[in-house]
Amino acid sequence: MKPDTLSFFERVYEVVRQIPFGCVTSYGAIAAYLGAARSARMVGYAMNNAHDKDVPAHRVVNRKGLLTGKHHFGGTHLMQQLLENEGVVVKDNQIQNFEKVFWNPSEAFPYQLA
DNA sequence: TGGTTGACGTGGT
DNA sequence: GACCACGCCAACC
Repeated sequence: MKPDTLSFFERVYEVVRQIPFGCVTSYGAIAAYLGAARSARMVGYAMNNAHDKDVPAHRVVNRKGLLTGKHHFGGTHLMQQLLENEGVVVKDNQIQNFEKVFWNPSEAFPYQLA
C-alpha cells in the first residue's frame, strides 16, 4: 500500500492496526517501518488522535516497554488491563518479557514497504 | 507564516 | 547503571 494521500498519522494507524493480538511494539519500530525512524515522537503524537480511530493504541509502548501513554487512557490502568487481557504480562506499567511479545512490523512485512 | 508541542530515542555525564 | 540534556520532524494553534 502506498497511502501517499494519507497523513503521516493515518499511516501510523494502519501499522498499529496490524499489530497481532497479544503482541506489542514500540513507537520507534513503527516510525522506522514508515521510513521515519527519527519521527518516533510523531507516532506517539499520532496516537493522541488514535483515540477516535479503531486503533489498539494500548499495544504501542516506548522502547523501554513502559506504558507511558496510560495517562491518556482515562488516567486509570485501563491500558494495562487491556494488555493483560491479551496475555501480555504487565507489572507497574512495565511490560514483562517485552522482547517476547515485541512485534516488529519490519519483520512482519519486509516487502511491503521499501 | 511561524513558533510551539510532544504517548520518543540516542548519547553523554 | 541511572540520570540529564539535546535532537527530530510532522501536526496544531
